[in-house]
Amino acid sequence: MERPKVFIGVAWPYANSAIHLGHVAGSLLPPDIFSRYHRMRGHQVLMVSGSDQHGTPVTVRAEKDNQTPEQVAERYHLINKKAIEDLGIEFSMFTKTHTPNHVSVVHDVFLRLMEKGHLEQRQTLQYYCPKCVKFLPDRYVEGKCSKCGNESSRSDQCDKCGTTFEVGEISDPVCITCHSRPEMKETEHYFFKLTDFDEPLLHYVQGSEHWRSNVQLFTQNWLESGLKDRPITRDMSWGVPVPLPNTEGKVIYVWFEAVIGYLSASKEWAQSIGRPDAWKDYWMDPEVKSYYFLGKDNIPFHTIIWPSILMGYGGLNLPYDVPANEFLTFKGEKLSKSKGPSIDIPSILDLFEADLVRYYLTVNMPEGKDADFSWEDFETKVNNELVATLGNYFHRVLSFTHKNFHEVPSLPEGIEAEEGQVRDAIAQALVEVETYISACQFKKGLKAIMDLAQFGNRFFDAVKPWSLLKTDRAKCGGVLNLNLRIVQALAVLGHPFMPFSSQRLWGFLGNDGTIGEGSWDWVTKDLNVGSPLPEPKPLFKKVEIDREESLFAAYEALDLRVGLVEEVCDHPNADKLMVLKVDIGRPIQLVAGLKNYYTKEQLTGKKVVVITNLQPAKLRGVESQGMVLAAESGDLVKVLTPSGPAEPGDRVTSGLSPISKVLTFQEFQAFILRVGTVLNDQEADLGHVIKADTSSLTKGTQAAFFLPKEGAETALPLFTEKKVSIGVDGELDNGAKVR
RNA sequence: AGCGGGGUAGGGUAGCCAGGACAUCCCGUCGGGCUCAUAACCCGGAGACCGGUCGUUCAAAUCGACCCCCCGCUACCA
Repeated sequence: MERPKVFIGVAWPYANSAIHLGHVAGSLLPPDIFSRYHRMRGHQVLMVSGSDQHGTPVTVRAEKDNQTPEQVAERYHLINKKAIEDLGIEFSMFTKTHTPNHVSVVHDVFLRLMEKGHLEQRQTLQYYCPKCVKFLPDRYVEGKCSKCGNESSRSDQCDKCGTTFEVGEISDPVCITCHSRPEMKETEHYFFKLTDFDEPLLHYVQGSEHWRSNVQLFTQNWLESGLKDRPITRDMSWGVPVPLPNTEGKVIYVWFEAVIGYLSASKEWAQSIGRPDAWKDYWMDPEVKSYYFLGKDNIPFHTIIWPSILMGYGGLNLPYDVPANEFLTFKGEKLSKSKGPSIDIPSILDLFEADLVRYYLTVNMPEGKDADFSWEDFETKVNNELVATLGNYFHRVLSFTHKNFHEVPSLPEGIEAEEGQVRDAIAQALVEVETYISACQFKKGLKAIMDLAQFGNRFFDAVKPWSLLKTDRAKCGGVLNLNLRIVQALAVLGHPFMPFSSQRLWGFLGNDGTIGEGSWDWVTKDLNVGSPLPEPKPLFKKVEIDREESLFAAYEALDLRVGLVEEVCDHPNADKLMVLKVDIGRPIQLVAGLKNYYTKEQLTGKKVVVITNLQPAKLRGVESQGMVLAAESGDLVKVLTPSGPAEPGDRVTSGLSPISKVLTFQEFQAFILRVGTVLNDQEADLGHVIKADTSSLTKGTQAAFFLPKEGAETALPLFTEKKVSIGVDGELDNGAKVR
């Protein structure tokens, strides 16, 4: 009988940054556990992925790094490929999208869909900005809504009244980048007629009741809200060119092209093993089940778009299951630099063995809901569970046997009862691990292994080999033999999860060979009775996480300065925003949402506190190079202001030594700043009383404070390098948030 | 604000779709045991009105309605 085959597709990591723990826990580790298990069962597995190298984020990164998109894409491809290998994640093929093979496969798919009428060339009018020399996406054009008169309506839909517009329908269109009037220019794009697949998709999804409920639900919602034909080409240069004449300057949209990578990688794999048609075994044999592992953000691409493409192409297997994971979050760890190692894989693997990372990420896998990562949790789980329960069990069995027998002892008569117990425990673990891994429930699978280790510890205690050693050496050997069986079972069962240590353990048992294809039966393999045991070393060592424990160290990332507001005008395109020219030692432009709280006159000439190392952002078209700190309490919003003499450009260091770093708005939002009244030299009232060094502040006044975390009992007042504290422009409730 | 996900002992989690008897497991904590082992292991205790309210039911953490809070994406958040 032929060995069953499984196809495994893994979401393609994007080639604009190094992969981090989230990718591993979400989409890389689960398929590796799954595929190792299947291979051990003797099944044939084709597991592919690669770097997604095209698309705007890569070009953005390239501009930033002053490199070509190709260089950036290649650099991160290599970094990520290495990180994946170092983690022990075994692909049949890990390739990339910027290859001739991929381009030709995409072209083949494109042309076939064209031929079958699923692609349509449509002339579309699009806004084109002669000044910026480019076509403008809808969101880059604004104008006047002809229905409600809204002066700053988006060009595709008015936010005020909801009217939707076709290109050209809006009055007085403006390019939000340069404010010149865009032209309407004709351009040709190809549309994928998703609507052709409405019916078949519905059947497909309804027939997929084995999907995880989040995947089912999400997909169903998508379908119910109606499919729209989507353009699959865009005016851009970095990407897969359109395989038709007169299409210079157009490439195929990444969302359409990247998923085709599963097919092109499979073909590349077939080439690489010298059987160019081998991919067909996995794609055309309807008996083969295809699994796609990915994060929840990727669901529609794999349950709607990719199946549609495959249906349109015809003759290829659709995804059988899409066990999407939720996200691994890093709450409280956004400031990870100061509290622990960073979270990208290359730097983590410099510090910790891959199996420790694999263990923790499996135990903490975001299968049903988002899971939170923290170094503290990593430390306790690894030390108390992996090292203490599992590692220590291995070591007490192996070292005791090695010390007293030097070889695998035999099983004498008279301990049938114990043998039965052990056999049952192993059998139970085996069934559970098989069931759970097959169902992609990896946390539970690992739990079953830990349960067996716990049984082992209990069993070891119960049979007391250390006391048998003195009274009945043969029986002592016998119970050790039984314990070694448990250890051996754990080595095999644990292999999909922790392949490296599992293999070492195999050697400590006096076994030859490598655990891998077809070795699942070794769970209950006979021991090599009489074979010498090497001296065992502890399999896992405890970890210690370096924490620099300055409570406020995180705030070193903030570059705050005193700024003098020199000029204020209304934002041309928004009714809550104002544009400020501020002197912070140098002139900068800020956009602030203060219009409902301050008049231009009130702000002009005021000294404020500005975050200067925020990533600049365009707010409704006007660039903001920072942000004015303001406190809000209910309907009141007041800016922060120095309560003593301060010059524009003075740093607000609060006694810390700032590091230079550009912060995203999101990172900034993680900081907790509050307003409170100074009570005495060491206490202030921030809604609740906290301790702080307030000796240089005036009693009874309000000042701004950093909090290390929500509800903390210690806080740090903000003050400039000249020790001038930062207060509020007016009065607010204590505890008012600063933003 | 819209869409999606979630709120279970001090922390983290399972159970929820297919409603039932003392609500799972890990860490921490308290008490005990063991001494082979990486101060590891084993046993026992304490600790949860399963976010809130109302409803369906003989029976609800589990089903329904409304509300509150958290997180992600989207947005005139700066």
